[in-house]
Amino acid sequence: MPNHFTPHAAGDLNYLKSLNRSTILSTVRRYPGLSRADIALRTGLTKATVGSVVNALSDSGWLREGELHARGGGRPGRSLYLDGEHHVMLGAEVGVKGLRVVACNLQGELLASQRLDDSPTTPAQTAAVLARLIEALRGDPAIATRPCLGLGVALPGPVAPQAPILRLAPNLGWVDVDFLALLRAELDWPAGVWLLDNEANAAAFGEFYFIEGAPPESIAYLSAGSGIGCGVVSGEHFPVIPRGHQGLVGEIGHTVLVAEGARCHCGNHGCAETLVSGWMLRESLGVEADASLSASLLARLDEPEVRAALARAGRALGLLMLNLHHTLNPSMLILGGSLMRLGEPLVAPALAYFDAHQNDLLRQTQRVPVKVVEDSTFTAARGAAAQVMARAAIEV
Amino acid sequence: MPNHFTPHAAGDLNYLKSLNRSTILSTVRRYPGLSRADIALRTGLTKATVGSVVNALSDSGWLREGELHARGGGRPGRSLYLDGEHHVMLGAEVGVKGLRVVACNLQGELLASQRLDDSPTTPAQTAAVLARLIEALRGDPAIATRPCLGLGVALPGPVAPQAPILRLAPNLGWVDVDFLALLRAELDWPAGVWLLDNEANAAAFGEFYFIEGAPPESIAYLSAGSGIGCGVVSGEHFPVIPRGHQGLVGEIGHTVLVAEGARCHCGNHGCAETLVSGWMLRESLGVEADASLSASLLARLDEPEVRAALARAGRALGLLMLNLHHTLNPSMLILGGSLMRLGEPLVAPALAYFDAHQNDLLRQTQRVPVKVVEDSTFTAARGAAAQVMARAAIEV
DNA sequence: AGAGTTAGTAAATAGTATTAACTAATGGCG
DNA sequence: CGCCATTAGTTAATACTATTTACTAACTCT
Repeated sequence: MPNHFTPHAAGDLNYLKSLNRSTILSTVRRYPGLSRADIALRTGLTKATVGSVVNALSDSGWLREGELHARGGGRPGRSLYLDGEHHVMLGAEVGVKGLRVVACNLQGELLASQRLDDSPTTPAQTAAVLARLIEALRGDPAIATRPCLGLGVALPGPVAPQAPILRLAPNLGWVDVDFLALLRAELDWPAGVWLLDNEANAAAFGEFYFIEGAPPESIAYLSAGSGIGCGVVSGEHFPVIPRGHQGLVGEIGHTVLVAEGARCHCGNHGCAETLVSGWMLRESLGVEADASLSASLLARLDEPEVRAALARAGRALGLLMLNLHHTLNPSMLILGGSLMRLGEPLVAPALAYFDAHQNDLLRQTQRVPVKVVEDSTFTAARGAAAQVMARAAIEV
Repeated sequence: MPNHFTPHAAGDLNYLKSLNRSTILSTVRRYPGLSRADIALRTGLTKATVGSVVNALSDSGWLREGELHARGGGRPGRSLYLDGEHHVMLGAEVGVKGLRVVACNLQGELLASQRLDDSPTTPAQTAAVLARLIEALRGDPAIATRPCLGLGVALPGPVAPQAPILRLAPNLGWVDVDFLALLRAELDWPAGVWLLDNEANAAAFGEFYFIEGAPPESIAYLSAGSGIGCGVVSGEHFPVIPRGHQGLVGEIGHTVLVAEGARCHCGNHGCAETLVSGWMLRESLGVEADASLSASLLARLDEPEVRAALARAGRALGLLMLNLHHTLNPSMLILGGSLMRLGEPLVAPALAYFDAHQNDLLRQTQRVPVKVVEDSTFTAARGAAAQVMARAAIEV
């Protein structure tokens, strides 16, 4: 079933070709420096197939050949790498506290970026401002001359799985917005792939996509900012984000942790966000609405009240991490989002709680690794760019 | 990445053939009575391809041709159906309270079944007893002459995603059991596909696989018995069960609903199973360990204490259902497991709680349908058989 | 320098779905 | 009744895929 996330539904020889091309490209992404022969061994394709596909990908600027490397006797193989000098992908994030735009090469390296720390207003105005940022980025001499694979946009709310439309962004007050259409109206642009996704999903995708070597079975990116979201990704060569019926997979901020607990802005009571989230800390600690939360709180870390509040929130975060393991069961957990800037006072209690409450099932196996991303300013935007690359690799 | 759930990893022409054959088979399963031309239209394959594949499937006993049906002018098409008269699949369930074995035809109809209501003891003894049941079933004249596609076994605990091995069945006291190997030792059998899976996953798969017409995007089967488990399935033609790193996707019985709550047998505190589960009701209401829980309680429904306990458990179940929607977000929810026999005193509070606590995001869209399976005696076994069929359809 | 080994390419081959042309079967209409 | 238009299904030719096989290229070791 083709939709805007998974373009085609199999069947003909084109599909097979595309599948193999994409597999080969992905093998080089995961294992840079492999030779044609190595790729053939790894993918199960024959030398001949790999050779012809690799040569075509070299010609079109996706791969470049590197140095020779001999292994034992015999003719040395020629190392292959993703070509970081040709194509670029653009990624953008509309966050509660500002706009971010990045340009990446095929290796996931940031070539240029733009940011604007004003809170977005209406969808249309935001699209106009974002379009100017994107144009500024495209004007950058480092990327102006390069062919662009497309643009991915990350938004702070669930996106409909059937159409690229934002359903609801509670922290922006947006409902059912066709943001790509608004952007298209502002950007007169030939362009290839246009994608829209949830911020946590995009971030998760990017973190997973550019992992070198054999990736974990799956990762969950827990995004703690104004709200709490979570994106899951799995699939070595073709990373997939489970989305569910309404795109709510990973909306763990609104799982209920306290039956009949404090009222949440979602209309329910006792949600995780009432225990840990930017807006909850803002309300309970009395930070002015337009001030940067993390900056304000970082300045007040010597107040016992603040430290206690962060520790409480941290323990709730640890509990969320535990529940995540029994429902989505990722093999790696990444903590990101603006709250991570608060550092140890929030993170240490979370990790401690997580460690202390492993049950027998989890204790039986190796502890799931947790990675903390302190500065996730461009993580979601870069992830959106990664999604563009993944799509383009299939369609090319 | 091939593993014991997803056999092959794409690449060659065989794969393409297998993919299309399986797609066509699945189209007939979802939409019985279509003609070759209808299938071509639906799948995007050409008439020629569909024709040759359908004829091959007819020859091998997977499809049968039915009546002609004219639509407007022109030559009438010949209806196609899965052939219920040839192949059979076997499915088995090892439950806390007994063994179940079924034989199904390709349409998911139960041709024969066997049950034994003794609690299993050791893995080896259980395998021996189960083997006798299976042999008895194979001896049944209704199925003895038919070709058998294989055997699927459902167990009450998580199964390792990389190998068909049971990790842990707390309610049986089993750890790291290679149950298929034990069975193979008891059953001298040529046989095709052998599969092992978690009980909730198997049940979910079966419920989803045999849905006629366009299926929901995904379903979650919430299995409430001695413990609480949940299986998720999605994918119209190729249903997939997300499993996660350790096969714990859907282990929602051990999500924590009460921080620092009552001690759970998993080693943690405040798990969902401490609020709703067979073993918790058994303990709190003082039912003897070897008596049938539902029977004992059904006889005591006039006691206010029992009704109150069931209502409390029901509300916890409703809360679990809500949290499920914000993490796995299925488009349909099926309630099954032995506790469902308790009926309205448990189910009504659950549904009421679920209805009353929908948040804005869920309220925005159509209410997710909930289906209650009162008698799920053979649901998991039949689901295991369905998994055999799905696998065989790819491999044939 | 030559044998042995591995990398990569080229031409021939087998297998896939598609295309285009055909036959088959029905309803509608004169 | 007979003809035509229409749709279903089959067949043979075609285009494209990956594989097989045979080859050339390039290096190490002796």
